[in-house]
Amino acid sequence: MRSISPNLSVLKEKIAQSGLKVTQQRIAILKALHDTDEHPSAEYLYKVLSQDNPALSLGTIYKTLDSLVEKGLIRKVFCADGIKRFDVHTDPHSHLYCQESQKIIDFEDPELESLIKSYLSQKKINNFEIEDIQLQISGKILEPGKSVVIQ
Amino acid sequence: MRSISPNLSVLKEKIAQSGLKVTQQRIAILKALHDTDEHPSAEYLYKVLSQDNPALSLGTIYKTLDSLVEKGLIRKVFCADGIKRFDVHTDPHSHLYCQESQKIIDFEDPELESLIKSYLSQKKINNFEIEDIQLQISGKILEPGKSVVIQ
DNA sequence: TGGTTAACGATAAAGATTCCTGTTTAGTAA
DNA sequence: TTACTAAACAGGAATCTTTATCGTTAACCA
Repeated sequence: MRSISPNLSVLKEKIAQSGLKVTQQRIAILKALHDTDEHPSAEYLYKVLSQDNPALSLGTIYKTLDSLVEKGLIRKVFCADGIKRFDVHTDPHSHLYCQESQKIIDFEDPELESLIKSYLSQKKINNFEIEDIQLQISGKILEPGKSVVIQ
Repeated sequence: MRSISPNLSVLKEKIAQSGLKVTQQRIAILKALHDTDEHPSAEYLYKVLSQDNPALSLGTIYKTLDSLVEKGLIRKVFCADGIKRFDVHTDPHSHLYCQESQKIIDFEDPELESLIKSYLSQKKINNFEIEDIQLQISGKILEPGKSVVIQ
């Protein structure tokens, strides 16, 4: 689920509003995150961005990703492969995980979320304050070439 | 949620039934996984087990964890910190993630699971076959000293 | 009890992330 | 526009995490 990427001035505005300096590197990284429906690792971004910007440093990517997470412009993705992955999609949503291709697909369903939230609110979890709920749906993409469509 | 640890003969039986050789290392690692309510990384297991078994190799722990996952005796835990973690609790269940202490707490709720499953079954997800559903509940442990109890 | 082979220990190598330092650049105010 | 300052960056070293290699050991079976 890749929504239409915001243009550069919107990205710059987002970065500025977060209190971070608007640098070329941050713009490029945030743009790259918007331009893919993958859930990129630092290494992925480095490979993609190095082509147009050979001077870009891998350390900068790691630091930038941390900053963007801290400011709430992106979020970390939960996964099982021991690699840090990021998601530019910050609205509450869940993920489909393909066990075979390791692909992670966004899955947004406000109705399901409110269903779960209302169920949990009547349940008592002592000594824990819930901030966010996400669903992991593990399984298989049946035809890897084709896209996964949720109706 | 740590259930009562099975005794050694049960652990040996589990390993044997999976088709793996029943070695001292595998027994020790599987026992350590049962004896904690953490969701251990390889490093954690190495530190704990090295005390009684100084010859145990870190590589053996990694290989054993992979084998146990492959045979279905343990499972990988989804997390956001870029470290592989494992869970001996293979029944369907979810996790509470404490954002501050990074603790992961098991959360079992069959009623919630069937609620989600029945919701998703009426929803159509084309080209994807669901195998497992887990919930990630992120938040904060309010009083870190005390335990989190679900009622 | 001995033979066979998977598993192990030790260590090297690879992969992922963080840290460090001198240089550059964005934001600010003159 | 220019100069100043602090934050950010590039490059590379260091650290942490995981995997691979290979000679040795031990579990399993006849």
